[in-house]
Amino acid sequence: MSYMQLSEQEIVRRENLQKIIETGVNPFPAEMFEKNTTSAEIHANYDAEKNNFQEVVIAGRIMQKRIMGKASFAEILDNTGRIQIYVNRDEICPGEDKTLYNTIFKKLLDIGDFIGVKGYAFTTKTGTLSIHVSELTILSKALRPLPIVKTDAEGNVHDAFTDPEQRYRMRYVDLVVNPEVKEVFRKRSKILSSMRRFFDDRDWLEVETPVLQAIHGGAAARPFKTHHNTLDMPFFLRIANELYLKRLIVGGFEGVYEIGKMFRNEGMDRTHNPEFTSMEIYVAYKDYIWMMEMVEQCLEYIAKEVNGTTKVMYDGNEIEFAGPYVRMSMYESIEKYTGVDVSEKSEDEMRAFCKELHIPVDPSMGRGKLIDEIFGEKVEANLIQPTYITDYPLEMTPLAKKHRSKEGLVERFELFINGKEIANAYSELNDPIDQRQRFADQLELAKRGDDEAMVLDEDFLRSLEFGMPPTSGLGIGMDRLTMLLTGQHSIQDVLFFPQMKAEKK
RNA sequence: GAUCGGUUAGCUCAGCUGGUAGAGCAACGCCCUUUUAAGGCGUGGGCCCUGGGUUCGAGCCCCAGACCGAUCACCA
Repeated sequence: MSYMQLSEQEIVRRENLQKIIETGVNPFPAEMFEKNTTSAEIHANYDAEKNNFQEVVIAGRIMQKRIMGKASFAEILDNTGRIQIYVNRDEICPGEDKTLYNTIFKKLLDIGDFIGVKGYAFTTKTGTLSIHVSELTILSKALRPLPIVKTDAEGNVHDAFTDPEQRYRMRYVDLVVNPEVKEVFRKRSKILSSMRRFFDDRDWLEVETPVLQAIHGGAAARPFKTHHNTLDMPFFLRIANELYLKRLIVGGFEGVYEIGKMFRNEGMDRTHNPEFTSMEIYVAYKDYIWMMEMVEQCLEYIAKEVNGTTKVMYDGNEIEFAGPYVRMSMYESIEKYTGVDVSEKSEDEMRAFCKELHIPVDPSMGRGKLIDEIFGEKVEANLIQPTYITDYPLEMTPLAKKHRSKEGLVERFELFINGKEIANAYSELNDPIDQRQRFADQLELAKRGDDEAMVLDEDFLRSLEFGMPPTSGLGIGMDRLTMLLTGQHSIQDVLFFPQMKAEKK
């Protein structure tokens, strides 16, 4: 970048940097700066009576400067929040040389620069807790102006940094300038850590399985393709890790889970990012009914850990995460919202019913897919409070065990909250002969034109042939769960760096 | 992928039927020792997303494109 392309403000900051160097001060010092407290700690615990915090050392970014001559106020922002500092010329420059105050602090330090200060806490005439500064150290210089959001007395907002494109592309600026963004990501971290704690307390093992897979099994989605040079073979970025986790159950672990990125080469919108975080867990000797209770306990625990309550306001609805959740079979849910019992309908009758409901159909759709279409169109959006939909048609679910008593169905549930799928679980299919047949059925669907049909994984079948205990498995979309628990409406707002097109120039 | 909307100063946004490009905040200069949107006075700052076209003249009109957003489609 040439000097000519810099904005006026960038040029000024580079000149200020140079002038600081010329006064003999290093604007990017190498040595550590030892803080002894934080802005939040002082705010929480300062007590004028006790006269505490008389030797504080803090560091952060300058967010505002109010210069008044021989004394000034500024605000600095650390990881915990803002605090005001009071800088008096003759206190930071006790001798004849007033350069540090007159030149460096007043003129050469800009909003966005990192400084460290030593001093004591006090309250100003107007009652604002501040740090009376005795020593001031430059820790790092900012060369670009930071848009600091301010609200004036009439409530007008100045300098808001709101353009979604800019916020996502320059998340580092967004995080500095919009404090509520940090809070969302702190909660995201807490959701992940509390979920791990919940599982770890039950002695289930966190594991890692391959991201690069030769066969993209375990789900139906278009994958990203890549290539390994030394092996000279194509690989896919995983669309799911289900088949690997089940191999570990075959191997003798009785509870394994993985929290990790999945990659799907498909459309992007408010609820889809090409890479997203999923949690999958498999527990041996359990079934999907047990799993429903586990999920209720787990989500209740996480909600409490993250928000201190099991209730969350979202889209004007108060969602209650404490169980038990409503349970409804897929057929029951369709009957409830269309008034029609479809459980006995043949594929042709189902297709006719779809037309009656004005749902578009095509010949590649089997009976299961048609049911799914009706469900998606008529039922899904109504499921605001956490609701389990159970017992799915067999042909849509090639990895789940046949229902213990209901013909043509599998033991599966999905959890819906606020009209969106949050979790998906099965009593896992562990009969290798049945599993092979299901893969074969998928192949038939693919021949009919269903491009979402699942791919056969011969090694996975081999593992089942060695024997897998009865197992229940669950997947949760962590990004969508985070959206719910943090009140966000776009997946981009719960990802630090959402995928975007390349920036021009 | 389709439709609609957006793109103008560091940030947020005005800009009429086409006629020398504006505001607030930020920046710069001077004044000011407890302010808090500090204040007062003054100053500078623009490939108006890109490329074509119409016109005496385009930020504005037309065509093509880029990027972002919303809705839909797709994505169990």
